Amino acid sequence: MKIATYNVNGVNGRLPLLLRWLQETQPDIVCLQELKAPEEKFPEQAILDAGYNAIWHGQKSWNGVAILTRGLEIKEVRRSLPGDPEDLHSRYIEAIINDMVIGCLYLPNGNPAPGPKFDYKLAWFQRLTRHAADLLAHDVPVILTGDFNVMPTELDVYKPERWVDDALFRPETRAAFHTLMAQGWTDALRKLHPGETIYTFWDYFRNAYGRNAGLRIDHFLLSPNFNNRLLSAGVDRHVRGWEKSSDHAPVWIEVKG
DNA sequence: ATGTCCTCTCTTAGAGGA
Repeated sequence: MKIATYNVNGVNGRLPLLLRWLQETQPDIVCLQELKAPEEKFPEQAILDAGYNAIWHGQKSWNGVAILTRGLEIKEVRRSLPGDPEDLHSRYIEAIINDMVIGCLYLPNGNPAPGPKFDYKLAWFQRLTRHAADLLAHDVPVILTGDFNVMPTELDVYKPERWVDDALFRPETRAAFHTLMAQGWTDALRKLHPGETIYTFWDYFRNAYGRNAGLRIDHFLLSPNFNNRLLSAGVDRHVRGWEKSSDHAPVWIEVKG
């Protein structure tokens, strides 16, 4: 079974490219982030025509997350992270699919840091970490995936010294990621490709893709009861080179069952 | 500081976010 995550940066503006990638790689489950579309403007019919069921949580202009499956039943569990009823950003959606919990997330960017946006990022991270602990308390396999807006280590940044003051790489952010991982989660791509340079995002600025000035910020976290089922993992980096691409590339894993 | 691209509006230019 192939599971993918893709920050599309606008699901409608990116629709032809999204459909092309779905057709080309045919993942069984897809988590999307940054729909940048309100609930009623999600391109449901085009997704259905491409052979996918979907649930989504939209929002005007910003954020927005969705989960797609190729024929698998989707049982929605929640469409927000617990812990702050005042937080109205569409950044989390969770479903049970094929006896797995799939959490699709778009963690706040947090820039500029320090500041209220960075505070929001860290608070959101804390809520995610609490919820993640709750998920681990059950017996079911869990995948947390999406745009974490964190480079976990220096290996995940083309030029670490340039990013130390950025919200995606500040010590507080990396510490928050580390705290989450200490619950026992496996970073699937890093587990299968230790020491390898892997990027999932290249800025639109300054020909970042052409220079391979990338970041690894889209992740797959697997619960401990998942480990022996992980078969392979990778980045469809060529998609970033397509015309009118998102600034992210799709990331995927293959698991047994 | 800048670069680019997306979406929305007090809309065809500029703001905000990333």
